[in-house]
Amino acid sequence: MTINDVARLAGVSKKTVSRVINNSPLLRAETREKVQKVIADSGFAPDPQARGLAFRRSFLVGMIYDNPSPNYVVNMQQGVLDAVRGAGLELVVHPCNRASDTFLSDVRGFIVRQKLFGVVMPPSVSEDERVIAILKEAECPYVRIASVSLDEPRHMVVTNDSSGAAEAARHLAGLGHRRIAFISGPDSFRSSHERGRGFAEGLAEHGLTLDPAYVRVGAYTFESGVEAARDLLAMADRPTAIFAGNDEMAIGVMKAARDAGLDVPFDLSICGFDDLPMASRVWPNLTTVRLPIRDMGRMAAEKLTASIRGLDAATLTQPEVRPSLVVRDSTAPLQGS
Amino acid sequence: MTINDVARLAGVSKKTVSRVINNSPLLRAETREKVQKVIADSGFAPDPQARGLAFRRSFLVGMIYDNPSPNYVVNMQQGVLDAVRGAGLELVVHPCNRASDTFLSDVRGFIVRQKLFGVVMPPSVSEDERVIAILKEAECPYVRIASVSLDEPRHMVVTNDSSGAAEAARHLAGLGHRRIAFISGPDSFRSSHERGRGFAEGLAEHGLTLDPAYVRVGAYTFESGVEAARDLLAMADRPTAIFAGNDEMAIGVMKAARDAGLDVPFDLSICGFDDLPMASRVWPNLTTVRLPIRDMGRMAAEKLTASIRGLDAATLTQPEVRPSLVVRDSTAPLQGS
DNA sequence: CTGAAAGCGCTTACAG
DNA sequence: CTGAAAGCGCTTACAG
Repeated sequence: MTINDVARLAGVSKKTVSRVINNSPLLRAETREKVQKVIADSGFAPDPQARGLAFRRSFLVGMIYDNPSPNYVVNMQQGVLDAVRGAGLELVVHPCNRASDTFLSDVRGFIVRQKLFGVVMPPSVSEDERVIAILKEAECPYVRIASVSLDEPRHMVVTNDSSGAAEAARHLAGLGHRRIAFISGPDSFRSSHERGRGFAEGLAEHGLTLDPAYVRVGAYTFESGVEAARDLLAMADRPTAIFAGNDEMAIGVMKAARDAGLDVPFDLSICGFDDLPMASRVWPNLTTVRLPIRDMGRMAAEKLTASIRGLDAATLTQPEVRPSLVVRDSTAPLQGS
Repeated sequence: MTINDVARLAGVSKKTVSRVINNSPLLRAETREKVQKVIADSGFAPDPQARGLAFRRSFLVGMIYDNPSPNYVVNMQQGVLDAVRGAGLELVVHPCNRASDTFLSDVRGFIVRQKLFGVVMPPSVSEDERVIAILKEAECPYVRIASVSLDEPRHMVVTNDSSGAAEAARHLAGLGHRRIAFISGPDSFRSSHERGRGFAEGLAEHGLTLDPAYVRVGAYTFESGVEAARDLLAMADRPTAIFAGNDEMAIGVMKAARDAGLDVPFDLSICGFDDLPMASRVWPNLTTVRLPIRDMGRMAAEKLTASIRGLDAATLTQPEVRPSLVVRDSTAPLQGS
């Protein structure tokens, strides 16, 4: 079944069938219906490769990422697919290593060769201006997901990490904690700074300041969380609450607390960020800040598909990404003070 | 840069350039080198859409899956990518819901429309003969990953779940346990039966039998693990060791043990299956059986790319997938008996 | 509002 | 061992 067969069956030219496929407005309603009936009856579906060749643009959406968390990746893929399916597009995944020598040429090759319909990028790829330059040069549409705005609105989904971190701060301060520590993610991630900034702001609302003596820099990994927490818990005036920059590290803090003979949350309150599935499996269940990762992927992909759906990207109401605090069992009121 | 430009620069016909691209043997070495030099100098890369249109076959490998575990999915994607990159192919992901009314027509549409180069399927999609029928009808190459052989060798990567489960049984029996329980996965998964069968065989080697009174059927989820373990631990002669069909359920068993006031591993040994990252984060660290999921994905994709690499799929040495026991802190010798 | 011609960048089938 | 012609299934640019 090709466009020629449909044209013959409908008694029109293939160009007219093409117009139906592409929702051209310059078509008599009657003609359109006639062709649509033949398409529906025959089960015809246009060949994406042929369309792509003629359009000089494929029907593939690429997701380029270096995020190490499987949960994050799968959830975001699912979100992108939510938007992409039904739009007649497919999702091509492209994990990468920004530290590799061939990183940029790999990414360029992928983008240029596949003539991608569009690209979605979560941090930290979304924060790499060299990748953006390649996309611009290739005139490839793209959307960046990041904790702070880095580009024009049509290219951005902003996740407001700072507001989530502020909520965590209010929660801990509201429980009466005063010696509150923060374990930051690595310097190279914007989110590390955004979460730290928001956390400090939230504390400030309660008249507290984030004492640099109670700040450690981790690597967003379990092990770095363990190490940072060991250090903090060995202090003379050890913190009574710790906010970790992500759940991986927060669960490392739990291990360090257990090793130090501290009861969580009685002796130490712990709060994470991300709400991994693991957060509600560990004991005690982890209080954390949830980011709607699937929604973020969907929103990003919807910006890409707006043109197909006949929408002006500017017309899209800009839905806000709001992190939200999920209070579980790893945080409790300050004891005996 | 197109094939025409290369042909002009090399002073040959575009058909000759095409022969170089496709590794045709009927080419004078001299001609081949001349063309290859132009290709290397110009950075030319053939357009996959144009090639695909002419070949009537795309350069996309599809991964179709309904596995709910993000870790499993991401690891397997990574394995497929290990094989697919460098072969000039891309990975298109296609999660699906086998319970959906539109499941089969969705999958058929995906396969037929994209003219996939090949498809890789983990369980339980790999166990669905209706999907296989569609693939055969579309003459689409495919590889099935499953716990037991279901097809000709060139279509299979077999994971020998039973041998891993047998290892778990030997481990627990070797620690002196006699009242050993098994929490099975759902009936609809072949792996549930394979793991149960292997476990029983391993026990038999130690002169033990798997008592049906100590068997429960779960759903491969955390919650079902909690529930099954509650039931087992409430027995008059409660088991001293539990083998859970996967890690999710094993971690549910941990929760049930904690709720029942039992110390793991002193009062109860627990063993899982999968070795999720979570297994080495929970407390105590979980003893489990590891499946080399990334390798499984790579091996499956290599069967698909064998033709490109000029290999006969039959020639491929069939690497064995061997699950391996990872002993951690959730299992210990039987106490006081 | 509709169509005939040319073309997207490659390969197949046929020659020589 | 190499090439000229026709074609893969669509769309663009131009007419009318």
